[in-house]
Amino acid sequence: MNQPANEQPSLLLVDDDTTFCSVLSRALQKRGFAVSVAYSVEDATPLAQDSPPEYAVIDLKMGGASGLVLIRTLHELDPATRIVVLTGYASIATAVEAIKLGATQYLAKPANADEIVAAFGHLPSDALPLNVQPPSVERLEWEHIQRVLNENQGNISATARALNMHRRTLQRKLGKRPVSD
Amino acid sequence: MNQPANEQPSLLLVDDDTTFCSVLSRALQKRGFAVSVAYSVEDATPLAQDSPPEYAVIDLKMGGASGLVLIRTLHELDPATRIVVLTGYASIATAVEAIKLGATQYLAKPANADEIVAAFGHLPSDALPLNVQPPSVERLEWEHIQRVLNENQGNISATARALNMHRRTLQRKLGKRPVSD
DNA sequence: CGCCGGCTGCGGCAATACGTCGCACCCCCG
DNA sequence: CGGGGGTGCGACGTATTGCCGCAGCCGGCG
Repeated sequence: MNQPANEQPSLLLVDDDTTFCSVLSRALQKRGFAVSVAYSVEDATPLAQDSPPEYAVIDLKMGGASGLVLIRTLHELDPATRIVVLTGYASIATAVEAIKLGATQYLAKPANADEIVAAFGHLPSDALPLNVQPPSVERLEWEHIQRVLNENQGNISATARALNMHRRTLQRKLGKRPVSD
Repeated sequence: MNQPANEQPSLLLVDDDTTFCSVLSRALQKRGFAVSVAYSVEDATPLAQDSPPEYAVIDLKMGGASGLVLIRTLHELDPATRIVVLTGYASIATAVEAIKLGATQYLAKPANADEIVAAFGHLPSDALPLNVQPPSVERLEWEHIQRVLNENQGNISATARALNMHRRTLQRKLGKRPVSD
């Protein structure tokens, strides 16, 4: 809204979750970025080579190649690119790798657009509306459970195993809350 | 390992847990390192300035200054120093910080000497352990807490408020978990 | 067809974690 | 010096888990 349309910084968003992409992409556009989207490393690579973006948001776990190799590519194309890694499968090992490969930040989903922009280090345009309530642990847990449940096609037993929690407990949690914080 | 015996590489070990130090120190010596030990950042700094070590193993959470500042110091003294960070309170946030400050690897305790030595040799590779296991809810919670705690400069009361949880509960969680998943 | 293995919902019970309050101690600031 | 805020920790009643077992339902397979 207060950004000269011709001066928007370019941003490459790569995630295989299309709905997540469209939501985030819109949010980032509203914050003054010229967003291009790719749904896989393979799609993103030519885009990046064509015109290296100034910013990038990359999901790690995607069908096809891992986002890690894309980090390297982007970083080699332009070391000044600010790369935020975003993943639902956060782990210390991949975080370490990502940073060593040149990522600027490593965030665990769910992360909202403000957090991502903040991770870039600064807002390109308007003064940042610092800052919101961090989500409560309950909320976070709920989001996470939903994501994993989804990945397991709604299979509660499998989800419980993956989450290393008891099936009974999962059931109770699921039954109890449509919590909205 | 493939080092001339008369020219053992120097290694600085910093951890405030003295028994842990002595055990690890012995193990590292057996593997061919000339180990010097410090029990705090304050003690380690002059040692490092005196003769910058080729390798370093640093605990993050120590009484006194955080190991993070020591990473910076060591890295500035000699960017070639290979620094492994070792902590019982591992979190993604601190891992990211550590790597950005120049650490070579970041390991969660418990880690044995072999893992540590292996970490020295670890190159920034894109040979990735694509990880297919969602973090447990506990892990997630831990990460989240660490992040918010960090945002509040370690202020436990403020963090508890932000997380909408009781200070007492937060204390207990912080005290109890070296969760390693 | 019966049988087996896996998923689901649920009751119950003991173990554990949590919320809450209180107290002591620190440090900083007016 | 008093007050406000932070920290650590014990205690105790209550809520939440972990973990059993049971019954029902589905889908594959000999």
